[in-house]
Amino acid sequence: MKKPHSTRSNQKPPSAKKPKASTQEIIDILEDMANLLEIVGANPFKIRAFGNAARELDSLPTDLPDMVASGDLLEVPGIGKGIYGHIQEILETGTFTEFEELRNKVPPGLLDMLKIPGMGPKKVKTLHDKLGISTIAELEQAAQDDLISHLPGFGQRSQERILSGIQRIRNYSKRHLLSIVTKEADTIYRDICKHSDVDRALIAGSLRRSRETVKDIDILVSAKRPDRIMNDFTALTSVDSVSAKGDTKSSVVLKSGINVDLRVVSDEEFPFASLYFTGSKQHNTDMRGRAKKLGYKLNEYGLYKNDHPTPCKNEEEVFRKLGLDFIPPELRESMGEIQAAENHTLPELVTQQDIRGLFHVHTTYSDGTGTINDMAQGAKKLGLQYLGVSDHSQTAVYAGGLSPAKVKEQAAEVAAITESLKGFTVFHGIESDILPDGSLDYEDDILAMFDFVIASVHSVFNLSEAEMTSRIIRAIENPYTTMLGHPTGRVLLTREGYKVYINGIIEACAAHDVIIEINSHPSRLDLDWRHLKSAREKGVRIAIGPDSHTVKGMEDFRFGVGVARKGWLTADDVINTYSADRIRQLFRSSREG
DNA sequence: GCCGTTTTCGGCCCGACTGTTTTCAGTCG
Repeated sequence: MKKPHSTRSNQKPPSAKKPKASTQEIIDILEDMANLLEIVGANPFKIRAFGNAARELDSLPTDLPDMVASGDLLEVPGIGKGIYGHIQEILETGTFTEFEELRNKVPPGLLDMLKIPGMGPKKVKTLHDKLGISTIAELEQAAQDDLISHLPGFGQRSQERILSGIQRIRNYSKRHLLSIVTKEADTIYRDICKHSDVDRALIAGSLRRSRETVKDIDILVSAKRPDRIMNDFTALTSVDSVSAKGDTKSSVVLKSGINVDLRVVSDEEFPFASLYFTGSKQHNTDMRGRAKKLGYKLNEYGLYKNDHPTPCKNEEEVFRKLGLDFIPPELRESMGEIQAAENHTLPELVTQQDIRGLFHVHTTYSDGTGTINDMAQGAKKLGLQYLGVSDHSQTAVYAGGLSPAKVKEQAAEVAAITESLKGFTVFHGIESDILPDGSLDYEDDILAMFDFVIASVHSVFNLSEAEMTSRIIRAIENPYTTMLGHPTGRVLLTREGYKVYINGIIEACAAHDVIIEINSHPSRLDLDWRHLKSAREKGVRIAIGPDSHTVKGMEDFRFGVGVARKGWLTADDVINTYSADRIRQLFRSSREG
């Protein structure tokens, strides 16, 4: 039974007391807890419980402090009374007692050592007990001094692996942008598909699920002669080193530092393996649980009833056997997709082909490299019917923000280009800075000239959550604001977003009919997919904006479509699927409303 | 630590690969 949500004005941040840790920090603490427990040799199921809880928090649909306050967090699978209590304590104090006690017992360097490939808790413990090693630097020295190869369970090879592993974690961070990994994966995929022994091939893993950052590339192949594929795969020119090579599984590191796992199965196993290796882990667990309930057993090799295999030609058939509609890979995040597939209420997700136009591109008027005409021509080549240009506003001097005079000049040029490009429309917009007090960056008479206004925060990030939230809500309330640009300001793998109460922002957008952008620049992908489902449920419209400063950059809208799909959005939720006429009406009515 | 239509105790996924062994422990996903 769910406890009732507390009601609250969207003007107010979630709790009177400021939480002492962000959701990400809580996830990190729980993961560290799992690692510490491993090193001290705790009950493996307790270790897994902390790991599972951290993973659950990572795909939470709403703000964590809210869920703790309402008690809804206890409804999340994998979060029981114990961990719920720990999370409460972390929110109040920044840590929790049991974690601190354990941390005092284990030298901090041991946790770092776990990050070295091939190093697990047992080996770390052996090295610490036998040689007193407690940092990566000490480990490196010991390996160089040939102290490790003589330890029981270690040898010359493991010593070398430790040294190369240390080098590797120094050179490369553990996650990569989806855009970069996609490019690498596409190349390898093409090479593999050319192989005459390959029946079916698929890029699986988090890449197939369109996760915003990706740890490695998982490629699945069905073939009759796995050995020949393994040989050719490990010999690809993009491969830097081979970490493992077997009959059904090989791992390599590319020159770019990205890991690739290749698995080969028989064609009969392919549908089951593709489900398994696409994940997510939690989705797989849910699927296995459902299979079990129906008297089946599901694993990566097949679907069994009383140990008899149930053949399936493809993933669709596996879902069907389990009484489910097909679940698109992007939705396989354990966010209610199995329930919806059972009830036939999965949304029909927006596709790249549905997109008819883009908003949020920059031109030579501010800091873009293409003219309005270049960008329009580029969009036309992508098969689009309209483009919304939006250069920076006057406060953004560093980016060549437009003076009122420039705005007028640009308006005339936009009109002329639309006139010359028969059947293609250019909408004249602006990406207006949201000033620290929440006002927009021009007087009303200038704002009134634009077809649409994207309001974005570009400066003064270090406000409190309450201040930032009211600042942005004030901009949302401005009648000239059409869209909210990159709502959290995050830069993936580089900088956290500014502190903002995102549920309040979404509610304000719903109340004032303001569109929320999915900024599809590969480094942003903001608004995050985790919040889109609730935005959709509140009736907020979404726009995909590539935020591109080049003609080529417009192609990044595909990543925005991926985010939209992960957020359960249909074509009708995304205004880029509307005709130019419908867009014109929408912009007009939003101004009047 | 979590979970429960056989349940409040006793389960909790397990197979592939590597390296060090000479039949297996540790790691990984």
